[in-house]
Amino acid sequence: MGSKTYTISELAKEFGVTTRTIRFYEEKGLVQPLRDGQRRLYTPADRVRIKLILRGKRIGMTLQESVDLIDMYDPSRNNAQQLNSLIDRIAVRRDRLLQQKKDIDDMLAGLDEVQNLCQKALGKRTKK
Amino acid sequence: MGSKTYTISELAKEFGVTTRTIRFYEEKGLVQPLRDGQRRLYTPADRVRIKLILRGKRIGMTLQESVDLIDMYDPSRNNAQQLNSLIDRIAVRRDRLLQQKKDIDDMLAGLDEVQNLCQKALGKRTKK
DNA sequence: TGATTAGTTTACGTTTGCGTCAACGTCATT
DNA sequence: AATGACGTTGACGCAAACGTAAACTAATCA
Repeated sequence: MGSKTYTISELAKEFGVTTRTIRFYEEKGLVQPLRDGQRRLYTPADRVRIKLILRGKRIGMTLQESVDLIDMYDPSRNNAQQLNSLIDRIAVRRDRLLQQKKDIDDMLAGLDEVQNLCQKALGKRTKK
Repeated sequence: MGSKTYTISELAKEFGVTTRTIRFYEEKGLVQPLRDGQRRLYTPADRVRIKLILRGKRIGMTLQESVDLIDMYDPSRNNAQQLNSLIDRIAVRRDRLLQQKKDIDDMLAGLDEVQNLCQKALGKRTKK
């Protein structure tokens, strides 16, 4: 029943990063792959973890921020104290994400404008 | 008719950054404020430029990327060659922004889930 | 058996984006 | 004249996120 594992270069290729990057994440304690002797073996869970880290990176989160976010999903802490603090942290995250979304929408609107200007200038009127 | 100008600390305060940050942007050629003797004077255009740079930063763009984006707005190049290349670059940017937006939506959905779990665990059922 | 192809550790190098002094100038008060 | 608020130019420091090269191992292919 040995569930599927991945080699480092499989994952590197899939995610478009170098193996150095993935090893770096391990140095920083962001993932802890199994070992087959010396070689690293990544479980599907490791794979998802890396995927989420890279997703965070795409919108400008630091590696640590991504990990903090991922750890929020962990149901292991069920203390009421901590649940409340978790809810607060979620609210903070949500606000940031909404601001980022707004920033993106503003930029997209700007790009639309510029593109229209370009196309006008090129005489390629957009079909109405 | 001398149009309004801003001091460095006015802008720093408005944008929630240090004056060091703004001077750094100048070192890097991202803004070029006027001078009153030794002191920097920022025009409304400079102010907007800084604002846009910081907007870019919030979604993980490098300073240079932000500037590149800002420069797209500049209508100074009207050569057809360059307009076409500009349109291409806009398409690339747009794709990235859309991906980022998707990333954000995924994260928001994740946060919602976790929050619901938390509230259930706390017995605070969300009002239906 | 030699060559090639992944993988490994160790370690120093690099870029980005500022922080943090140091040492000094310029006004406006007091 | 002194104090304080605000400004200036260096110059060094630093954390993050890898790049890159060196030197080695282990398995595989021809």
